[in-house]
Amino acid sequence: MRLSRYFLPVLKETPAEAQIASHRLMLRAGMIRQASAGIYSWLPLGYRVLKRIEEIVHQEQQRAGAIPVLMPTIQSADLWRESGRYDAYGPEMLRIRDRHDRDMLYGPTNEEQITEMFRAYAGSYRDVPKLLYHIQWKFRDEIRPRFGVMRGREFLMKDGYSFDLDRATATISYYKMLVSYLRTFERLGLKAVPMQAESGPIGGDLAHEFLVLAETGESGVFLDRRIAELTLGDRDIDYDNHEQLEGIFREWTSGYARTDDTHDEAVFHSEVAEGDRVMARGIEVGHIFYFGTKYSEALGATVAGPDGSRAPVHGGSYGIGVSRLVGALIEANHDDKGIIWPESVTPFDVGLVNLKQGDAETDKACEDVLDELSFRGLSVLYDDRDERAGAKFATAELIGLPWRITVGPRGLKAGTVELACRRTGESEELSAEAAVNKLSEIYAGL
RNA sequence: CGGAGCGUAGCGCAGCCUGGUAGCGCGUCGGUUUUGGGUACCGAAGGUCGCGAGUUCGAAUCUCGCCGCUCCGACCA
Repeated sequence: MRLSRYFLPVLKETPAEAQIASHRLMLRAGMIRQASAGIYSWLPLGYRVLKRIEEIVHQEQQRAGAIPVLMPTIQSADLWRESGRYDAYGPEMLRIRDRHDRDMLYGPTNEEQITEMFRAYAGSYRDVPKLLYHIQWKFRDEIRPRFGVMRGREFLMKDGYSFDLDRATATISYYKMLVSYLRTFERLGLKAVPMQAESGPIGGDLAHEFLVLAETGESGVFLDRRIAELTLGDRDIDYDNHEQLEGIFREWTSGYARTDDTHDEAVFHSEVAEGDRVMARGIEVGHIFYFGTKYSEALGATVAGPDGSRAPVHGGSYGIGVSRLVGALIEANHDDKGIIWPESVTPFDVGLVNLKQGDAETDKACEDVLDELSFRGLSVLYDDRDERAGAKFATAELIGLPWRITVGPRGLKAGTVELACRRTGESEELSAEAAVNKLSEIYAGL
């Protein structure tokens, strides 16, 4: 993509309303534009990141056996009356009325819809287990939206739902999702720790929130340092191997890790050695919980067992804040100059900077690099603007592409271009061919 | 919802107290400069001063109402 033809409205000055780094940087880098309180338009650059995150979430969900669907944003109030949540949900739910005076709502979540869908088609134990999910916009009329996309009223969420015959098999579904979340966040280049959450109506230990550690997080977190150091790495995961799943579950959830909602100072001190105690802040990016038969009973979603008797299915619900992740990623990856995207979600793989736009030789060299990178399947943002070098570098640093190739007449004389890494700030002079090869290898590894 | 503010050009702000019909910086556009880290020069465009009413000869400025937005608290992916 040529920058001169793109739509990248970067701001030199920081908009006054932005309080935290991710919000500031998203506005400055031309990723989002506020439409109204807590509601944002996604500009081209932001949209690309959102889509890449979404794609990774999709891949990891399906790898874990979850099946993608898409349910509408607008729902009928009837189902919610049936589950009893129409009144219970409160003013956070945006209620609307259609031309026939029917009560509708903009979905804050989809338990009712998915359960209705399941009950309509599923009849026997042979129809379970099932894991269905979608990635869809939600609306929750937050009292006070803030921090840009971190707490918007409209937000993009992956919400998945499991249907199982009993608690034992529902637990397996829960493990699958927990592992898939660990994989997802790891691929995103994020350190997200599952923390014991309020257990809700069922009790037990099957409720976890995933928190990204960041100073600007809204939750206080208390954890054993060793959990934050765990990693799946390139472990071979078999989602049909229940023992392996349970092992990973135990590995990540046995140690102390709680938010200030569930924190117990005495337990923290008795379970965690002083040197391992971490007290920090975190951003909630995921939430998984088992809720038993809460919705299946209310909505009559039952399946017949092998003996022919019908029983309500056991459900769980699994959320990932996709749009919030964009903010969380920036909170975790930025410096005073701008964003630093991990390779896995960067809006463009490589930035290409032409230091002497209009100089035939330099332009040609840039075009060649652009063609070659594109041929290798890499996305490139080519800064072909008629701008001073400083302005180009500043833009590149602000929008934070992980790699940058700089081409200028001085280097060309020596037959080299500059390849710079945004994260380390290091750069090297090498031939255009070598630079392209190197980038190609880096991205092939993802 | 309780508390505190703000709304003037795309962005950041001044002007308001003490009414006289709008200004600064950045950005944008045109031209010069041909640039190796936002840094040069010349010129230009761009504003219903959030909306409505009132007071006044006259309102960005004073009064009232409304709307929008932000910040601090209780809730959430």
